[in-house]
Amino acid sequence: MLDPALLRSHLADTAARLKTRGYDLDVAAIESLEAGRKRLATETQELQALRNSRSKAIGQAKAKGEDVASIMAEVAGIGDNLKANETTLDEVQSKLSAIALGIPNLPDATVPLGKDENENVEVSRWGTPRSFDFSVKDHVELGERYGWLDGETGAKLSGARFTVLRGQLARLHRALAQFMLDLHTGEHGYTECNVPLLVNPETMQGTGQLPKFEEDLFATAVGDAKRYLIPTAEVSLTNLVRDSIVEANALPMKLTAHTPCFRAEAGSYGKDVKGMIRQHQFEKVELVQIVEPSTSLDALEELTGHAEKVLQKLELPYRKMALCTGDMGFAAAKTYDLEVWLPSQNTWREISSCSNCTDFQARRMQARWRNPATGKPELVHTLNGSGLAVGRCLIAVMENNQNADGSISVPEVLRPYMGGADRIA
RNA sequence: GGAGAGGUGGCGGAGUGGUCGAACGCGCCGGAUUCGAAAUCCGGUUUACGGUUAUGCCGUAACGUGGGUUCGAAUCCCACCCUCUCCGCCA
Repeated sequence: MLDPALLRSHLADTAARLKTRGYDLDVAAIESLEAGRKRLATETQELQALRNSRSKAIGQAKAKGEDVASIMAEVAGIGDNLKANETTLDEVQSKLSAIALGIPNLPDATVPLGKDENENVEVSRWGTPRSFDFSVKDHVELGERYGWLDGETGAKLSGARFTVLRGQLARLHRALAQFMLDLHTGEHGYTECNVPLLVNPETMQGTGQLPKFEEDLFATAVGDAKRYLIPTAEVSLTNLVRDSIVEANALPMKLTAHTPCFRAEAGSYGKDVKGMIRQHQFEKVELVQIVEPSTSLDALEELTGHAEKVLQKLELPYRKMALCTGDMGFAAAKTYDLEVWLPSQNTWREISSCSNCTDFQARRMQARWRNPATGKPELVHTLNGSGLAVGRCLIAVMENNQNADGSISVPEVLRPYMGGADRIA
C-alpha cells in the first residue's frame, strides 16, 4: 500500500509516477471519494462529540439525583443521524481502501523507464557460456534418458505442469537446496526458518498477493477456514514481522527458507509447456531482509549479491538485469533479475528475482521498528529474492554440465552433498 | 471431536453500565539526591485520523474480531477467531 497522504495531497504526481509502470490511477474516483470521506468524517466526529457530552451530562445528573428526562429528549435524535453517517462513511472508506489495496508500489528513482521486459537493462554479466563440440540436449532429454525426470507420471498424478524426479537427479535437486541454505546461513548471515506453506488471507494480503492476484494462487477450504498455498516463501518469511514492532538492534533481520512454492500459472498457457521450467509446484530457497528504511537500497545490492554467489559457486554463467518500470512486480520499488544461461535454448532464463519493496508491504502488514532517533514506531522496509529457484537451477546445472555421453558432471561445491560423486549417469 | 478457562497499554495485572484511554506493579525516559553508581523520591511514558492562535493544545476512534442492546459499553447479549488445561484421536 502507498502512503495514504500521497493519495490526498500529491495525487497528480503519484498518478504520473504510477503511469511509468503502466498503471492507470483513477484520479477522479479517488478525488470524489476523498472529498466525501473528509466531510463525512468531520460530521460524524461532531455528532459523536455531541452525543458523548450529552451522555456524560446524563450520568452526572443521575449521580446528583436530578431528573434526566429533558436531556434524554434532547439527545434522542442524535443516534439515528450518527448511525446513518457512520454507515455511509464506512462505505466510502471501504471503497477507498479497495482502491488503495490494488495500487502497485512506486518505482524507485533509479529504475529505468520502460514498458515491458524488452526495456530491461543489463547491468552485468558473469561467466562465459560454454561452447560444446557435440549437439546439446535439453534437460528433458537428459533427464528422461535415465528415468530421472518423468513428466508423464507427474501428469497422471496431478495434471499438467507436475513432474516426478527420481534417483540421482532427485538427489542432485536436494543437494542444490542444501547447498544454497548452507551458503546463506553459513556465509551470508541468514537465519534458517521452517515456515507454514498454508497461510491465511491476511498473510497473503500483507505481501500483496491478495486481493488482486487470487487467480494465481492455489486455495484450500476446510470448514470455514480459507487458506492458500504459498507461491513463494517470501510470503511466510516477510509476514513474520506482521503486526509487530521490532527493536532497532534486531535489524537488519535476514531470513531464509527452503520451501515448495505453488503457482496456478493462470494466463501462461502454452508457455514453457515442456520440462520443468514452469511448474505448478517447485522448490525455492528464499532470502528475505527486514531493514531500516535508510538502508534498503544498499540491502538490495547485498541481497542480490548473495543470490549471485550461488550461481558463481556453481559456475553457471548469468547476467544481472535491472527491471524497467513496466516489468516490475506489484510490490516492488526496484528489482534485479538474474538470468542463467541455458544452452538448449541458447538464451538467458530468469532464475532469481530480487526486490526492494520499501514500505509497501510493511504498511499492509503494519510491520514497524522503533526508531531510536524519534522514539516512535516507523514502518520497516522489506526485501526478498530467490536464492535460488531450485528447479530451474537444476535445469541449468544439467544443461551446462552435460557431457557427450549424456552424463552430467556434478559441480565441485555439490559433491559433498552427492556422496562425493563427480558425475551422475 | 468432548469438557473447561481465558483474550485489557512494551510486560504483568485490576476493572461487571456513566468524567475509564483505562487503577496498581514492572520496564522505559527525564529530573532530584550522589564524587559517581545503586537504593530512594518526583514527573513523564499507546496509536491512528482530523482540527488547530501548532516544539503544545482540542476533538474522534481503538480494551481479540464483527454485530446487537442503551442517552451512554472494556463492562450486558449474539456470532466468530485465537490461546491455554484435561480427555480422545493422530505423524
